[in-house]
Amino acid sequence: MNLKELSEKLGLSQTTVSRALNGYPEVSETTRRRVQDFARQMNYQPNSNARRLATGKSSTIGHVVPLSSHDMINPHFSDFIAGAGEIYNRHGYDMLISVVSMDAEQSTYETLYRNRRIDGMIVHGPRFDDERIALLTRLKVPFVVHGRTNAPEDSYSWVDVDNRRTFHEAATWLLDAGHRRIGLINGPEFMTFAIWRREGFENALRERGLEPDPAIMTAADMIEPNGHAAMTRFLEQDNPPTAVLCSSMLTSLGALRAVREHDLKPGRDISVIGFDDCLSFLPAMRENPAVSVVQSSIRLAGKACATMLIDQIERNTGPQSLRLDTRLLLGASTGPAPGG
Amino acid sequence: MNLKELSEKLGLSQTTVSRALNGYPEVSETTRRRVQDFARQMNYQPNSNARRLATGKSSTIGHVVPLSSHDMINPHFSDFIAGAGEIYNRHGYDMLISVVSMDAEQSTYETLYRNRRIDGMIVHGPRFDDERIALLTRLKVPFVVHGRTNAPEDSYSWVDVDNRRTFHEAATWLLDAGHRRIGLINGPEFMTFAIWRREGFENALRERGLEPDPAIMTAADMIEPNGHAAMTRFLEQDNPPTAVLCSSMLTSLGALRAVREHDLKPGRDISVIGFDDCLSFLPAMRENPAVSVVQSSIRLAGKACATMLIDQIERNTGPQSLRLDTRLLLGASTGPAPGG
DNA sequence: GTGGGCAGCCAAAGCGCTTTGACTGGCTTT
DNA sequence: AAAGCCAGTCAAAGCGCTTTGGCTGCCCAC
Repeated sequence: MNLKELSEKLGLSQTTVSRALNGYPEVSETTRRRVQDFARQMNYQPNSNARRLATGKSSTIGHVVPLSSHDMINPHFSDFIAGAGEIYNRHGYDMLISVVSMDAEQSTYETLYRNRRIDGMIVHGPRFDDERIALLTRLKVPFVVHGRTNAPEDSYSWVDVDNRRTFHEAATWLLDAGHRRIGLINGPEFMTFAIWRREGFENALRERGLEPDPAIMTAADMIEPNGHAAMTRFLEQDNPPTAVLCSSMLTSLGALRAVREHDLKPGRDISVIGFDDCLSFLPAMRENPAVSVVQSSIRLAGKACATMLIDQIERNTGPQSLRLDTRLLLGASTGPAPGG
Repeated sequence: MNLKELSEKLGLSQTTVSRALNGYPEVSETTRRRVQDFARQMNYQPNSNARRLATGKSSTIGHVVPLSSHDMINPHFSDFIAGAGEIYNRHGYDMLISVVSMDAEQSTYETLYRNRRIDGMIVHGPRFDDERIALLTRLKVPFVVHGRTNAPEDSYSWVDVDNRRTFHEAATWLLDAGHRRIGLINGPEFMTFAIWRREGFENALRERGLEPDPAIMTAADMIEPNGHAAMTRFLEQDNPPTAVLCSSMLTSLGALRAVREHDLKPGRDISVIGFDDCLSFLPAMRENPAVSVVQSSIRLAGKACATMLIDQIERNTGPQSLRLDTRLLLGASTGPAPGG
């Protein structure tokens, strides 16, 4: 069933039927009602491709997700799309996901847009001097970055947490608890968030007259085994840390595993704070705070990015931005410095 | 730059240019070369929507992901799409993801297809008497199920592991190790895989003359807190299990957390086996077997589903199926029955 | 020399929508 | 009564591709 047949059966022109169905005002209410009823009865579904061709809009948002060096998709991603997906549905947008290796990323962005397959994009995992921002700006693709890059903050749209402040705060909490030797298990430092987290961490130490020690600082993909490896290395040093800050829930789980393997008790012998993006499937800190975390909702970030992007596409608004809150939740894995 | 302009500048007809670019044989090699070079030089990108309208194919595969009762997307999902995405890229297909609440699922499938937005679908999380299989069959949408339902196995395409056998095997291993009281922390039992896992588990017990005890069996969303809650309940009973089988890596992590909280040592005081879908971001069992698992690659399943579906779409082949292997990896969390 | 075959190209007809611009006829305005 | 207006409708022109069904020449066979 297509528009032509539908309008013939109704004894109306395609124009009128199209307008009736799409809510244009030039149609009498009686006619509109009749058309809508009949369309529903016939189970008429407009051909999206024809509509997209005619309107020049694809009503689709693209997400390019690069595979990390571990050939993996960031596990936070599913939470992000749960949030974004909800908004897309509500506004009649499709979500197009393109999984590519990091080197094919640029061309994917360009092709998707020039092909008119998408109306806008979400940029994930912004990096330092990120070429994608320049590329998308040049192409005039509407886009929103989840995170920030080092380009001027008002030159593009973004949704982010204050990574520097957050890690500054967490480190300061540990310092206040008497810890003097604090380690950092960070994410890959070509990502801006990791850079800023380190800065926040280092600044906090320096403000207390401590010099960050590279021997107890690492940066790698945020997966459990990496947390475990890093913590193991820390603990086997001459002068192990009494507290460690992790950039992810996953690395903190690995770190805690290493702690247990050394027969140490988290929170007593060593404190661990993770960064929980509210992974909906991992320890619900809410009821049972096994681990201390800095918390922020990735799903909320997904919603915010989607809302912002759609606004930008439809109302052609300029760059917007949103800074999301984080909060420090202290669970069983943190405590005062031992012997402090 | 569109086909018309391009062909005008080349002094050729649209037909010829289109054919040259799409590899049809009716064009001389000289012309083809000239057209291709010029198109590249002009950075010509065909309008996908026009092409889709003209061909009637959308070159898009739909994934409808229902939000679970926890409003969450199954975390295995990101691994699955990493696998599927790779195949889609290679064959020029797009991946369309629709996140919907469970009750809107049916209509989403139908709309996506009748709208011609997709050429085929992947069905996730098949349930018992799954209406979606009937619906898609009726609509004549090509589809592949990740998992199986209770419909005849040759009546639709699927990629699955042998859940019954796998859990039978794992339980048998525990029985062989002397365990007589074995618990089960299962996934939601409206999903077929969970039903079959329970059956495999129960059969193994019965073959040894043991009756499964509902007091140490649960079924719920496979998230860490649920594993923790279940194990806690088990341990606080009069007659706690000496071994527990978990349907997921995540619940087994929660279970282990509960074990530790009771000052028991996994593998000595109580054995835990999880089901690891090779979550790329969780403990790499390979190098450091902290937990015992039954292993199968979700990513591989994603690849297999994608390949099968594309084959079905393009060659119009009938139902195919693939049974993936699992293997039992024994790590530190299992051992003989205490005092056995 | 005539006819057939074929490689190579083209014009034009879709694909199924949206949207522009024009046309009714009934109703108000002056 | 003439003029103007407006709500409601329509025909037709796109949107940018693919594909059908020719139409040329040129070469070869008989």
